[in-house]
Amino acid sequence: MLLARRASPANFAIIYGMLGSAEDTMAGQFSNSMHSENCLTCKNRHADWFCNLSPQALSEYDALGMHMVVPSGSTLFFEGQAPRGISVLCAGHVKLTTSSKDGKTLLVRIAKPGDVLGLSAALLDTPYEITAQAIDPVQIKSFQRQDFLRFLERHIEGSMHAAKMLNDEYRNALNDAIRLALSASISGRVARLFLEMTAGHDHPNSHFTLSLTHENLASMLGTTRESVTRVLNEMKRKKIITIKGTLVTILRKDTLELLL
Amino acid sequence: MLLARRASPANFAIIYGMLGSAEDTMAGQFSNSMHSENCLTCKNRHADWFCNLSPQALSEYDALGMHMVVPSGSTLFFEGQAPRGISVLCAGHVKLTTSSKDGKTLLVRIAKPGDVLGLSAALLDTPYEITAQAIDPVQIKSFQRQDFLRFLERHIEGSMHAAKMLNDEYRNALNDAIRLALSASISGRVARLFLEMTAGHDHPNSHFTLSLTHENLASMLGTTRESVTRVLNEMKRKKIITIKGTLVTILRKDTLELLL
DNA sequence: ATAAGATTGTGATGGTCATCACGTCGGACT
DNA sequence: AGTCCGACGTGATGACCATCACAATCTTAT
Repeated sequence: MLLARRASPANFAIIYGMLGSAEDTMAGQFSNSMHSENCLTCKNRHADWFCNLSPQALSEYDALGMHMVVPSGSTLFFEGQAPRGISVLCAGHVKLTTSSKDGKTLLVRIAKPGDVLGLSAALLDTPYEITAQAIDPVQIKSFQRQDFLRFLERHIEGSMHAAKMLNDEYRNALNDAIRLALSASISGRVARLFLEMTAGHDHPNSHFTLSLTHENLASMLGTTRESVTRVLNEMKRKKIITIKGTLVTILRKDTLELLL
Repeated sequence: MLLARRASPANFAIIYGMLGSAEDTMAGQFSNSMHSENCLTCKNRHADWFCNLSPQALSEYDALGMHMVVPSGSTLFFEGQAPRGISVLCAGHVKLTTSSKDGKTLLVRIAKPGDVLGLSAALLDTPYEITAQAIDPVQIKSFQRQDFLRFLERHIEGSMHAAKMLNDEYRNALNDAIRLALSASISGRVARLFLEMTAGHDHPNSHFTLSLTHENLASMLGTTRESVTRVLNEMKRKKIITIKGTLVTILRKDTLELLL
């Protein structure tokens, strides 16, 4: 099994065992995943990932960062913490959330491979605005804040990619705000979310996989678990959608659009 | 009176008279405002504005863009339009909104001098995500999309500034989403907004100017004009805040924080 | 000064949804 | 098999707020 090189002293050591839940299941869980410790030979790199760089830049990038593996359930960083570094997600998914003091949580988004974590906090050098928790076994390439910023300053392609990433984050956050503000009813918010999911280039048309619990959905929609359950069942009852496992199919897109 | 050089053919001509309301009042309304047509000699430039550039970059920047003046009330661009260019705001304020088909509107933010308008749409080359309407007489420096992008690619300081601007937009949108999602009650959202306003570096402590109508506030808070009126009066009645004209004073910050 | 329009104030009413409470289901581990 | 635990389903109730309707101010134009 591929094990990550150790993190730079004190910088990322914290992330191991933060939640303590999954350490004992680490052995073997990466055994058959396709991944590489070397960005130059990495097969997973994709056109619109941050790490899609020219050979020279890529080799500097590779040398600068630390390859790491994080078990599912671990928290990479918490809202409010001082920024410790920047990570580019190579594999796995990370849940990004913010919470209020009374325990309510907003699920901001699920980060996918290619995304950059902690970019905003690092640029502003202010505390993390969100909490990042691995929901799969995750591989990341980690950088010291200053290393990463200097890399951006040296490589225009890097800073253009960073701008693209920030732009994506902006659009996503704006979408969240729009969904919450412009659809007063819960069914409207669900409809909007589902239409966004199909608009995204997942499946060609009217179905997509939704691996979120009702609790998670509620937390994206600013509502409660019970209300999500009710709305979803109502939609199924009215044959607007069907749900089989994690696969959601939209049967009547026009009806969904009426709910906005 | 300083008049803008004419816009490049067909590109910005549209913005004049879009709303048709203010053209006849243009004469004289800028007569005593401090501004310059030349970025190199412009006294208004500020450290964290986009146009805070090194002398070489600045002179290229100045040559590349078109200085323009837009009357209050005009719309610079509409949500859904193909991006026509990028503008850096030199003076005045611009209201940024999105709307749903049924007329509900989300006030995303009020752009201030130094902000870049249309950056996200230009980077992605997708339709504007928001509508931009001048609420003051506004001066802008306008660029063709390609010119601006090439400028960014040539000048690392430019792309770093662009990243900073996008980051600000991201943080702002995220804040909007948080306000809407984590504070269920209207009073909670008002409280959150007011605490944000004081946290911002306006006045040192517990008061700030609020030049928004109740209608505008409602549109930032995802609620109605009437509810805003009621909550504001309730807060005044309970001596949590006072409002004199546009000046809001927070009397009991702790009580506001309880409402979140 | 007066009219016209925008903004703010306020009551009444009905619907939507948060909350609480509990029941059901299905997978994981022993 | 049985237990445990997280996820899902569902009813009852009351609070909060959107909506409608209209009155009272405050602004601006002519």
